[in-house]
This record gives sequence, structure tokens and C-alpha cells, in this order.
Amino acid sequence: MTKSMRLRRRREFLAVQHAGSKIGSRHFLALVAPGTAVGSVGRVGFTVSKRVGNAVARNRVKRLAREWLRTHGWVPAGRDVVVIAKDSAASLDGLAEVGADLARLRDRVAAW
RNA sequence: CGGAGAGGUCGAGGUGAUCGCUGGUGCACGCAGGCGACUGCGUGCGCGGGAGGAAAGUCCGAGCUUCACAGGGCAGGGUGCUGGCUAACGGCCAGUCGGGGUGACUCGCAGGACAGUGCCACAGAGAACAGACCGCCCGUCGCCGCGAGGCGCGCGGGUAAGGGUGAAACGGUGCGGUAAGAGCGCACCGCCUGACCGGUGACGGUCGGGGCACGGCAAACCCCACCCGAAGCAAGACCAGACAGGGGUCGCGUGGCCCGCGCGAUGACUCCGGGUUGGUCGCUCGAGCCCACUGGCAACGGUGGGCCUAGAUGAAUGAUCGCCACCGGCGCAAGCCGGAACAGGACUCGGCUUAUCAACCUCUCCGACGG
RNA sequence: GCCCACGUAGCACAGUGGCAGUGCACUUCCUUGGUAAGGAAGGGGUCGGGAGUUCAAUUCUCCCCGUGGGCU
Repeated sequence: MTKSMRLRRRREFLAVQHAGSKIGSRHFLALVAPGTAVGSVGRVGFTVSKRVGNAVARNRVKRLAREWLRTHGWVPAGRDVVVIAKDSAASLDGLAEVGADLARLRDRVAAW
């Protein structure tokens, strides 16, 4: 997951949040918009607010989600996606549980 | 051996493999910009760096920055036994006094209640220049009784020892004394007070004097002593960009006020409306860390030598597997299964407080047993 | 990251150093053929938690926990 595959500027996040469509799963909410990156590479960004938990819990959610996406191939071409963690995401334990939920979300985003 | 008290040290699993992240640096390639040197972004490879003891809570103190910020006063806030340490502190060290504990030890926002004001509910006779409800004692009146004496919704007086109320009842205990009592007298304790001695001081000790007049609450107002200008790195500085101006006041500029000071009419301030989804700096060398010697009971200081140790910005340390080490359970054993906390920088330090896993060490006290 | 404010009955709020209250809601009864409205009676509180000051703390002091808001 290199830099070009992630949303890295506040401007990019806001663009997706304003224009994107909502797709939910049990523990995450995805906002999807047409990609604007060069070469139509699919990009993703994570939002984990303080509602989820303390700093350790928030970092863990982001790291697990990133790791699963890295190893299982995410980001359909031509999409920009913001993944927002719901409060319940803090209760997810381990890569397998995160992956189970994200797999469903990925399929629905790919079909969008 | 058992129980208890005080303090300190180290770590925050290690290692290997594979796949990854971050920003720094070197090289290569691609894209964009520039006449160019080159710059920015992305990708790949190499090299080295990459969270804590609390990074947390934001409870104190500072550095730093801006407010034109130098001054006086009032108001406001803070601290509160003494001495010391420190850049500073509400922190730390050493002591004093008071409470707790057999003890080691521990806890304490621990100045002033004759500078003033205020408050002490309920209960109780009486609650702050106290107070006779019951009781006790004396005298007197009446009644009963042979008498000693007894009785009284009688009267007058004495009495703060006893009962009872209360958080608290105007020194405590004992002896004497008295009609009953009372510091009325005496002894001890306490209190007040004077002198002397020790100590930098808080304070302590000794001797003498006074029968005692002094309730509690200042985390109630307050008084006294000392300290404090305000805001906070989203401070602030610079660069680039966007937009649309219009109205009000005559004075405005700190954190509340006054004085003082400064600025001001092509000016200053303020309100309404509009615009602002950038970048660079601040940003890590600092009251810094380690070692040795040294002054000090200690906190801490001095001298010399060595070291450079995260600087991100939608925000980086992760995942999987193996081995070793730690803890728990089962098992004769080999081994098997399970567990491993609290929690992550966001300008930086010094403290405090709170959360929490494990190992080790030192000193001390009490009890029992043995020598 | 920084700075504020607030936690009292099921809900919304008063209160202040001495018994914790108001409105709505709730329960029972009256009224009605029945319901609503109305009337009467009643129950319900670790005053967010823990220490401390005080004779006495919801109130004063300190430390925690939670909730909400503001600052680019």
C-alpha cells in the first residue's frame, strides 16, 4: 500500500465525503466516489474518531484494516474510498475478524 | 520461621525468516515546471534512525511567542509550621508540632479566633460577659410522729459535686475541707505568664510566679506574610492564493477599574455580510543524557571527560510463522494447553496525580523457637 | 493538541452548611356506562465516585470518572 494508493490530503478526504455514496457493513462505513488519481488507481483513506476508543485502540483498528487490505488486494480501480470505523470496531479482535467484515464491504464497493 | 514497615534497581520479552509503514540520505527511472543550475510529486533499490514510565489526566511551575509592555494603586487569584534545594513551583529534602501504631514507621491546606463581623440546627434548665429542671444543703411555714425524723405542684436562700441533653456544659484526677458544695486549700497533670539556657529557626528544656480569667468554626467573611499582567505552538512569523463590499462610533489601545503612557482623522476600533478545504518556518542541543572524582545528613551542587537520542501532520512501529526465555494449569516425565498489563509522541522541560505487568535487592520493627 | 462548562427521582430542572424539593411521568382510589380531563392519597434518590475539613457536606477543599461545547 504505497502512497499513491492512499488518500493523504485533507482536501482529498473532503472531496470524497461531500460527493461519495454511503455503503455500510457491520463495523465500518464506506464513502465511495469516482477516482481522480493519475492512472485511475483506486485510493483509500481511514477515519477513526475518538468515539472508537483511546489512541491505542484507534491505531489498532487502522493497522488491522490496512494490513488486511494490503494482503487481500483492495481498492478497485477508479474509486476513491473513505472507510469510517464505527464505535463497535474497537471490539474486533485480530486480523480474521476485521477481514470477515471488510470482505463483505469490499465486494459491495466493487459492485458500485 | 512467621507477620509487618520503609526504600531502591532493572525490564516493558528476545531472536530469526517473509511481506509491509514512516520520514532522512544516496542513486536510477517516470511525470510536471523552468532557458538553465535545478525544484516538486510518484515508483524502485541501498544505507542508517523510528514511542512511555507513565508518552495519559491537564492539577501546578517554567522556558518560548504574541498582546506597544516599562510603572504606581485598587480589585481579583494563589500559597500558608521552620530551615534548605531549585530556573520556578502548590514539588523535593531535612527537621518541629499534632493525630495513629506495641514498634519499625506513617498521616496532616499545620499562620492568626482579645483587629473586627458572622454562624453554632435539633435536644437541653442553660450554648458564650452562661445556666438552678431533677437533685443536694440550710432556714422557715404547715401536716404526721412520743421521738429520731418524714412529707409538701409551700416560701426564702445556698450550691455547678451528681443525674439528664448535646458534637461541645466554663480545667481533669485524688485527698482535705464544708451545712451541702466550690481552686476554697494541697499534690500531680493541663493552662497562662516571667527569666535563663539550647537551637539559624519552627520549637524544646530548667527554674520561678499565677488558682485559672482563655469554647469551636477562618477548606465562613476576614486579618497578616509572601507570590502572580494576560493568553497560549490551533501561540506566532513569512510566502502564495481567494473575495465584495456596506454600515456604525469618536475616541481607541490589557486581564476588571483608576492614574500614567502610547497611537489617532487620506486614522483607529467595532458590528454585519463575503472570502479562506494551501505551503514554509516555529520543531528539536536541551535548566539534555552517561561516566568518574568531589562538597553536603539529604534534596541538590561543583569539576573533568564522553555522547547526540522520534520530529510526524487524515498523522509512521504492523502481520504471519518458528525457536528461546517468563508465568499459570495438567502430567512421574517427555511434553501439551493457556496467558503476558496499563497504554502510544504532536512545542519543550521540572513536578504532582491517576492506570498497570513481572523480576530482583537493601534496611528496619514485632512475635515465636534455638544458641 | 489547547481551553471551558455540566453531572440531583424514569425525564426536565430548583436548591443550599442542619428533614432533599417542583413540574411531567408512575401506582392506588374517587368521578364516568367506559376513556380522557379533573380531584385525593402514595411510592420512588449511593445528590456521578473516593478521600478530607466540620458536631453535621448535595452544599466547602482535593483527586478521579463520565457527558457536552469552543478554538484551525
